[in-house]
Amino acid sequence: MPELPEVEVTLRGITKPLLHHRIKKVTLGTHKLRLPLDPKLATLEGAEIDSMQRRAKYIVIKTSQGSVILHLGMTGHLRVRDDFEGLLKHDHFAVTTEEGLSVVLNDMRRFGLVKFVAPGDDPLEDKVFQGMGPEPFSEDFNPRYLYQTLQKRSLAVKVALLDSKVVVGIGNIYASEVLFETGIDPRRRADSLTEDECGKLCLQIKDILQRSIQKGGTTIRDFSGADGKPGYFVQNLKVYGKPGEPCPACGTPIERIEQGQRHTFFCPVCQK
DNA sequence: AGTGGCACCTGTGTGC
DNA sequence: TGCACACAGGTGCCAC
Repeated sequence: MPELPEVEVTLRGITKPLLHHRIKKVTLGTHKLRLPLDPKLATLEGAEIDSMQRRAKYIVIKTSQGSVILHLGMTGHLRVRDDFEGLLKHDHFAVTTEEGLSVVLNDMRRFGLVKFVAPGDDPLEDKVFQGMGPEPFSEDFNPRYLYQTLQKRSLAVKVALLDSKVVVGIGNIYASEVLFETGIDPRRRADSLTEDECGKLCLQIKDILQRSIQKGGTTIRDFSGADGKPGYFVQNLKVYGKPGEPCPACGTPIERIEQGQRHTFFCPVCQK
């Protein structure tokens, strides 16, 4: 479910009920996610939430008594509830404010992450963020940067786009989509792209992620924002998940191949 | 250092 | 209806 737009939409959905509110109760599940749940998360009870932001696909929540780093993994979602009475199946973590609203993390496959960062430590300096590339919407992610970075990489450009050292926030769906939009064959070596192609790719990445956020995120199966409403960007996908269907530009059947143990979708005629 | 392969999980859909 | 199997949006670690 969650690529960067989904995380951004989720963050916006949980900001109003949480930001500048005080945590009354923290509820922890018993299952291990990517890491075991840290019992110290319970020490956030009584804390006031000072700031909330996204870095890559992580949500970072700073409070007066420490910070939380959240990741949704493959199947995680955060929901706002006004009737929370305890964790249900696949729920792992919940915070309830003094106003009685709860934000609940549900993650079926448990690839997500909830990490406690001690008061005084900057969560953005956490190990999970070490070595990460630029945010796609930042000035640092520009045509020149992308060209210079890809020049040093010999793997397939589609696989390179998934590498968070190159740029954060591009998942398997958008990697296929941006390469289709820019007419670049996903099998080409990253270092074969011209400066001009990198420029188009850079702009297309910013554009497609922005448009997806505006649409409320991509729905593959059942993504929904914190309000439970589904995203609608799936209707705008052109090649992802459409093997054999006609290319929207030329009608040639969309091909599906495997790259780096992930599926890639592309038009063999339009993308060169 | 860069790359490819695999592991972490559960639910769903498909074909027999 | 039941069963086996393939497959899924992400990320980190491992050996080469």
